[in-house]
Amino acid sequence: MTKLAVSQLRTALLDWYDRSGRTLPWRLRPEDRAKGAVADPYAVWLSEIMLQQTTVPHATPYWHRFLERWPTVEALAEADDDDVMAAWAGLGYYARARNLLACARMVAGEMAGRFPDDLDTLRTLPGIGDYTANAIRAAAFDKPASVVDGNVERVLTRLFRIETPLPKAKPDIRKRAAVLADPDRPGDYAQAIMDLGATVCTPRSPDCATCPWAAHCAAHAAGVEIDYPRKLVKTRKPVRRGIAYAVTRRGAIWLRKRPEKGLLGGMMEVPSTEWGEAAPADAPPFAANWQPCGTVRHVFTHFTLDLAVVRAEAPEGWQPPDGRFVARADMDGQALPSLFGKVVALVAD
DNA sequence: GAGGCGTGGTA
DNA sequence: TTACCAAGCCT
Repeated sequence: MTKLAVSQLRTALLDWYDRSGRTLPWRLRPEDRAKGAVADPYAVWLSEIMLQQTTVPHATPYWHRFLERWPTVEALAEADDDDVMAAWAGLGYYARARNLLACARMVAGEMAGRFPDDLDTLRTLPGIGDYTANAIRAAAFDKPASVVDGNVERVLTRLFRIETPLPKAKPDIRKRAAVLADPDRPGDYAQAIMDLGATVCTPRSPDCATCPWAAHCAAHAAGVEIDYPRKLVKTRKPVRRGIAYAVTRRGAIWLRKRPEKGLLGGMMEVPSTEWGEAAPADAPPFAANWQPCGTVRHVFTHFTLDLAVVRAEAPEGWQPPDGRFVARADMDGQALPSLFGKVVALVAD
């Protein structure tokens, strides 16, 4: 790219962004930034972790609740693990919540409560990778950075009509993104290029008529926008099956904690058989007349789960080997993933 | 570096 | 229903 082309692209994008009026609660508006307002790195970091592979409408209420309950990184660092996991329940990718706490404790402890502003130090913190480090540097500190997320990948593979499929094209995309990034307005530029991907250069129906880069876009010139980015074809996800045993006692249900690592790590569960592609072998916690309640279908990233739910009232004197009985009214305070929320909902009172 | 890791919305 | 998608990180 020539210097002139880079300059034209930056100007067109930032003009579009300044006029767009789009605001997100964790972002500084350009006019406020121009007036000297500064961002709260804690609030920015929190938003970036929550937004990893998560839509803005889904993450937004969680962000407000977390900020109200734990207003500072010190407050979050002192929180109980179980409270944080319960507050994260329903947001998915639960390793993010465990890393969130670990990161908060590192920042509150050895970093004296201040988030670092250099990429190398940011990258050492748990849950912060290449994208998030650059996003924090740009949004929280307004320092030169180059954010490359799914939006930017889509915009740039179309702009330059990059034929290499993802993820192989990432190094090339990163180089081009770094050339384009505006060192004079890093925070606004980062927000602008992501907004462009989120609102104009969308996957299925890009609105090229309003795009500030349409005149420069190689894919648009050929009318093949939605063919980019190129991607490797994915394999079909398998179906796994299991049986969940809902043990009730006077309306309460037996819940226990899952192992800290792996799928739904550290979250609560209704006990079940193993989940496999073969029909599950029945393995109830005690002999009883188990009543079928129906089947829950739940889709994970790499497999679909069909979980048959059966229910029995616990015999007098029977005690769960781990976990405890939780009343329906107390389910909201539990770290209960959506899957088991569906299971509990199937178990009639 | 390829696969594990949630959830809810949309076509 | 099925497939794909959403501001990725970690191992």
